[in-house]
Amino acid sequence: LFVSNIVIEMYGRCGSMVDAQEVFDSMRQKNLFTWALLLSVYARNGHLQEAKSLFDKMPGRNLVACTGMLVAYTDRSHLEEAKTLFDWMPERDLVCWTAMLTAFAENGHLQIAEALFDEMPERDLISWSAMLSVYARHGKLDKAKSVFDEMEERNLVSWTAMLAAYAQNGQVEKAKQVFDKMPERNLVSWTAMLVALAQSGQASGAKRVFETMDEKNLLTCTAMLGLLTNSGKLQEAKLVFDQMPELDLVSWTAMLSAYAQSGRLEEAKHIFDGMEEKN
RNA sequence: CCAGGAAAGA
Repeated sequence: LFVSNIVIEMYGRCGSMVDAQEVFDSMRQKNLFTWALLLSVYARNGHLQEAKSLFDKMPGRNLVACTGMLVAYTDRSHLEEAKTLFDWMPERDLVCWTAMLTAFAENGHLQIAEALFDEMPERDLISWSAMLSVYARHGKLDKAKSVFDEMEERNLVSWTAMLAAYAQNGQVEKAKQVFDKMPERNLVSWTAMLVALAQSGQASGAKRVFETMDEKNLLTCTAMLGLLTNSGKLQEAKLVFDQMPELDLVSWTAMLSAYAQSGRLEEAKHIFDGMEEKN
């Protein structure tokens, strides 16, 4: 049973919903983990309908299943349904409170998110970090900073959230200070720093950071790509683009619009035709 | 310990 559960999760991570469903169907015994896992597979891949019907069929709906469903709703911007589900839940814990908070914040309801944060019966490191990011996303840097200062413990994610807050709002110097003060850094923090430099036009600094990084992923490369296209360095951008380990909608679109905006329609068309997914 | 919430890219 445990092994099958792990296999379902594995397929889910690769986006192979059909395989995950197949394993699920072939299982003679299932536990709550099994159901919740398949639900999260559909939720993560944006298949709200499947998630919903699975949720309705579930033998027992616990907190985990409800929270998974709640997140599935918010990812597809069904805030009303998420809220209804939240209100209907017989029990709520930290995790679903935080999920609900994020849901409101992502749909532009800053005040409701704030109120939820105050109402929460308990808060942990994750809910504090969530609130920090909510303020950052709404451009409330001072509030984000005071949340950060009020936190009694911080980890890599909360430090990176603070760094990203400055990065997204064009405060390179502050971002640098945070970056230097952080006890540890990972790929995400490095990428956030890269974005801070790129956004303030410090191309050489950004390039240096990019070349220094020993680990890069799709997001890192897309950030670099954005810097190059924004400064009109199309050929360099194309080089990065061609060397990227994988491409997605965001990176394809970045390259496409770079060509489009500089009037290189044939190149743009070529990129467009090569896109594996379009929206 | 086999499941759910927070951080980076157009």
